[in-house]
Amino acid sequence: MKELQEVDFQKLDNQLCFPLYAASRLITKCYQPLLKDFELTYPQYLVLMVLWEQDKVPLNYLSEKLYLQSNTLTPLVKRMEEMQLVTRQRSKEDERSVLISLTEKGQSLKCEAKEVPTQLVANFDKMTTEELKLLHQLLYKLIGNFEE
Amino acid sequence: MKELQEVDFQKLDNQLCFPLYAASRLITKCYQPLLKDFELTYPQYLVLMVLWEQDKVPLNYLSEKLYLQSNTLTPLVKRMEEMQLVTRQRSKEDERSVLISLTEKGQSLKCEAKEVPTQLVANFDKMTTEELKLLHQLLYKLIGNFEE
DNA sequence: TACTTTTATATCGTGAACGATATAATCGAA
DNA sequence: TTCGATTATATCGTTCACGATATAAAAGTA
Repeated sequence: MKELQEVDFQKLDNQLCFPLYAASRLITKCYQPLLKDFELTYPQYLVLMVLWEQDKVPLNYLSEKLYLQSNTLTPLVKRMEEMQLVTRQRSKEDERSVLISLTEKGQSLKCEAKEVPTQLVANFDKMTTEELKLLHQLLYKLIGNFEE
Repeated sequence: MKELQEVDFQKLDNQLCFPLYAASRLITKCYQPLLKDFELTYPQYLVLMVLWEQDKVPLNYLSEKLYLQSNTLTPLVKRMEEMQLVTRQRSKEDERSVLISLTEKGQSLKCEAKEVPTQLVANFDKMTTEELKLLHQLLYKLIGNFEE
């Protein structure tokens, strides 16, 4: 078995980052037909998932959860506001913060889109439950590596 | 231990796709300071890696290797042409194909950027070699799932 | 050969991502 | 209290990504 030090890292197949990048896009693409029924993009769906767990949060709460900055989230959330999924209001305690809240339409999507994750998992039928769990753990460990 | 069927998939932390998405972006961000020395973006670097292994290939070869379509690759490669990294020429055997070749500048980057991957791996210092190998394998298995 | 189909790129429009920077509110220290 | 530093968003510009569609060449077929 080759040691890590001997591997030619300039080969695409040996990169760790490339399969991450590819897998991420492939799975996002799998979400698309499922989310299309609700006129949602994947990042918009992520914002909803955060809000379904904790409603009425400042933008920087979304930022921390999703690892996205205001330059991405501000326009994204504004589009969701136009779609009547969320509302944005300045916090009275701290005028710098903008509180994002679910509208009724945004809340009702939680039930309506309930089957999306299970429908998605069907795509991983060639991987065992153990493998999926392990992958999940390793990815979170990797992410934790960057939160010093 | 919870069975997969019992997990609440509508919670962000239980999603497999989200850590993939997050990890991919986090690592791409790690590449950026390293690639900045060469004025490269990460997708441009990926194109170079493919060409370093096999030069003068049609666009659809890049497409297959990187899982990117012509609507992404055409403008991306054109920018690389403007940067004098590659040349584009219609194939004489098949006028539909565009052959992408490295310029001298593009070739010389292979040596100049040699240390980029090893510099990047330094960011994974909290993960063992075994874990990284395992992650690599699982990701390729996942990707393989989508190549029916 | 004439036609349909397939294949390889390209174009267009939209929505992320993100570096750099701006703006305004709050905090903190002298 | 005053003013510099920090914090929370927002704006701008560039580069992906990708669905939908267009175009032209090549391949297949009657």
